[in-house]
Amino acid sequence: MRIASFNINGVKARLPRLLEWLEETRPTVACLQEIKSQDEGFPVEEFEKIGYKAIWYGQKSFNGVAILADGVEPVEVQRGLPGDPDDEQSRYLEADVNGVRIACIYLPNGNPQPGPKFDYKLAWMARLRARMTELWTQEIPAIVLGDFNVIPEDKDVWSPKAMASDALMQPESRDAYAQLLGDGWTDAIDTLNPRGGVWTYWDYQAGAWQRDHGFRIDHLLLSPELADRMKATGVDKDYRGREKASDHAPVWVEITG
DNA sequence: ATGGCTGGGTCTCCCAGA
Repeated sequence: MRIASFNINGVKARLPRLLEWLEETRPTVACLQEIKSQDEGFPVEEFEKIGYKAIWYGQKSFNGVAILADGVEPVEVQRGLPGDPDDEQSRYLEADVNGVRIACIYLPNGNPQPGPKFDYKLAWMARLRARMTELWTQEIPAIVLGDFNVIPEDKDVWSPKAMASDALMQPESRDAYAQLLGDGWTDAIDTLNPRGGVWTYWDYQAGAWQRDHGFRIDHLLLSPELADRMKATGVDKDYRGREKASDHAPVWVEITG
């Protein structure tokens, strides 16, 4: 099965591009971030027409996540990241599909830093680690995937110098991400591309796509039960170059079974 | 040089993104 993630930057503005990607690459599971849609505006019928069932957790204007599955309804397990009852941002959705636990995340950007948005990012990452520890102890095949908004290492960015002050690559952000790997989660793309140089995001501005000024912030973290089944991983890079593209490209991992 | 695009909503400007 193929499990994919795509920060689409607006599900309505991106719908033709999204449907095209689903039909052309046919992922078994597709996690979406930044749907930028309220629950009642989510175009579920368009996905059902091409054979995908979906659950989604929307919000007005910003954020919003969804899980699509080919031919089966995702069984929702958790809506919203536990640990802060005052957190109203739609950034976390968890479901079971074909015996695999899928956690779709849109981790806070954190800019500008320092400041309250960066504090929120770090607090969110601490809550994420707690949730992932819960998944770990259940010993189920699990994958936590989505837009982590963290550049893990210097090899994951076109210019560490240009991005030095960005929240995406502050030591605190990197340490929090490294803790997840230290806990035993497998970064699929990094494991199969250890020398780096793989990008998943290119800014709309300053000709970043044309100059290949990108970085890697969309990640796939596998539990040991799934890491043992990993066959291949990739970035559907060419979708970034099409008309009305998202600023992210889809990422995916292929596992046996 | 702190700009440069893009989507959504309060809608010809502002906010947020990364």
